[in-house]
Amino acid sequence: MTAQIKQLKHTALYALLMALLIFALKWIQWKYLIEDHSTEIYTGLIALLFTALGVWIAMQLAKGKVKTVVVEKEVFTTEFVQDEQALAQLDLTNREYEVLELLVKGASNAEIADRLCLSISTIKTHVSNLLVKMHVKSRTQAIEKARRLKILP
Amino acid sequence: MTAQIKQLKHTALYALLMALLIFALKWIQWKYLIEDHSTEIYTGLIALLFTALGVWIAMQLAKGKVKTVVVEKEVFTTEFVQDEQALAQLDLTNREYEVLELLVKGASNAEIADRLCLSISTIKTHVSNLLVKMHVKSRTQAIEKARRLKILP
DNA sequence: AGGCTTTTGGTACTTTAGTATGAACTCCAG
DNA sequence: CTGGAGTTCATACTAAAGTACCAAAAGCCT
Repeated sequence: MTAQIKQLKHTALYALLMALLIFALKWIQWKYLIEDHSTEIYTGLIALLFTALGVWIAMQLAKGKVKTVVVEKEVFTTEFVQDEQALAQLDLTNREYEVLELLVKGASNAEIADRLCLSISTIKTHVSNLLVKMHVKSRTQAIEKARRLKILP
Repeated sequence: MTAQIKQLKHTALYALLMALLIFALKWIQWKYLIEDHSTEIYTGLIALLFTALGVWIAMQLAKGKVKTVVVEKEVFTTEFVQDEQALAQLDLTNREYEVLELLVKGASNAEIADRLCLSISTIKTHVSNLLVKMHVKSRTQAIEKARRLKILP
């Protein structure tokens, strides 16, 4: 709201200024431009004046401009750094994550069932949901994706 | 982006306003002055043109003078160095190594067969031999071992 | 040429993985 | 206290993976 009023004020100011300028030029023309060669001088003055006006306008508009540049810095590490953002985007439940951990280590459904003290049926359910959430079609693809997205080492 | 569009809008607004003003003056002149009116059009065009020029010049000058905020984003990566000794100890044949490469990428037997232009039977043979040589019992374990031994990334 | 490994492919079979569906139970926020 | 999400498990099925065994063709070494 206040910004719009401010804008209007500015616009009015510019309009007034421009009008004054044109009238001034008009006056100059009226007084000195009866001679033939004075047209070039007039044109030159107009050009100079309005170039200056353009510069001034642009400068006013350019005030307070900030440019943001994002630079990716590669950091080499020996240890694994988990991409928690990528992990959160998968929206896995606790159990699904536990299953994924063992899955990536190369465990079979039976082995996962043993280690988590669950039935193979349950593991199959978790793995199936896991594959859907990760948009893959097999456990090997899930492993590849988990490592590529830096979710697990 | 949106700031540039905003600026463009402003510039266009000013230009329009100026044009209107000039035409208003023109109308006044038309009515009350007996002057040659072609000069006025010429003047108006010159004014517009050089205002635009001024804006352009100012914009060129403003380049590099704009505040630049650099945001660094750290990307953690571990560079892969193949353990050729471990690879040699496995004593894989060329084909077996090719199959392993695709295996680690999460490809199924059918996909490997397609990419290497071989039958699934052949891939099964290679994979089976691979599992024996790597002393593992499934492809997922083979993937885990290949990465742990730094044979493949 | 004969013996060796590699590569390719097949059949037949077992095991594991993955899908679909349903159901029971817990837990927690509205 | 009720509805939704999460966890658990089962059955039945299809698809894929893996094993075992065999065999032909190609390439290589001496």
